[in-house]
Amino acid sequence: MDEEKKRKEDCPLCDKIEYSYQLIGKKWIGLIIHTLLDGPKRFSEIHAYIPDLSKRVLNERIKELEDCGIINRNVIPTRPIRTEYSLTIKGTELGKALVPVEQWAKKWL
Amino acid sequence: MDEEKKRKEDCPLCDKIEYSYQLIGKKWIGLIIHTLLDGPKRFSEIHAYIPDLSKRVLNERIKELEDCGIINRNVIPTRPIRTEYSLTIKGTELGKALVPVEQWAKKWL
DNA sequence: TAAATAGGTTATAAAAAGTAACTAACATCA
DNA sequence: TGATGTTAGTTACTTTTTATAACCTATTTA
Repeated sequence: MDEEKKRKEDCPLCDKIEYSYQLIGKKWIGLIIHTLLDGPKRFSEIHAYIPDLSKRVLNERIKELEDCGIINRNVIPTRPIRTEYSLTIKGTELGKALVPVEQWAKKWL
Repeated sequence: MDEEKKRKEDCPLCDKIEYSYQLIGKKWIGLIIHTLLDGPKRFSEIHAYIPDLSKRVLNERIKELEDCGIINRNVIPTRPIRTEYSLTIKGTELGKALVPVEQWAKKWL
C-alpha cells in the first residue's frame, strides 16, 4: 500500500475535513450560506443578493445544500406561491464557522 | 440603479467577503492551505497528501496562491533542485480561520 | 389585455478540472 | 556506459462544471 493511502486510512477525520473543503470549495456555496445567515430568503432574494450567480446554478446549489441537510426548503402556500430557504442548525453552524474567514478577508484584502 | 448594485456600493466589505469566498470556493484551495498549515512542503509532498489533485491543477493553484500572497515559493539549490512551499503570515491566518470549518466537519459529518 | 413577478427548466457555449504522456536536469544502479 | 529513477513541472486532449440566454407555468397588477 502506498503512503498516501495509508495516511488516509489512519485518519478517519481526514475524510470529513476533505469533504468539508470539497463542499465549501464549490463555487457560490460560501456566499449562499453567508446570505442565509442573516435570515431566511426566497429564491429571487438570494439571486438579488448574488446577481452573478445564475438561476440554474443557484437551483443546483440549493438542491445540493438541501440534500446534505444544510438548508431547509419551505413552500409557503400563499398566492402566488413562495418558497423560502433557511439554514438548518447544521447550516447555521457552518455559517458561523465561516465568520473567521470573513474577518480574515476584512483584515487582509 | 437596481437594488443589488445599491447594496454592494453601500458595503465595501462585501467585495472582500465575496472575494474570499471565490478564493476558498476554488477547488482544492482549502485542502492545500490545510496541508501547508502543519509546515512547509515540497510540490511532490503536497501531491502525496492530496493524491486526487492533479499536478496540473496543483501547479495552477500554487501560482494563484503565490500571486495573492498566501504562499511563498522557495527554490532550494540542492542537487537535484527542490522547491518548497510555505504559508505567508496572511496564508497562515487564513489557515487558522479555516479551523472552525474543520471542527464543524468533525461534529456534523 | 399586456406586462410583470416568482420560481424555476432547457439548450447550448465557455471555462475549469482531470488524465496521461512527456520533458529537463541530475542521481544512482549494475 | 547505459538503463532507471526522482523532482518539478508542461503539454495535448477529454470530461465535468458553470455561464448565458431563452423559455415556461401560474398568478398578479396596470
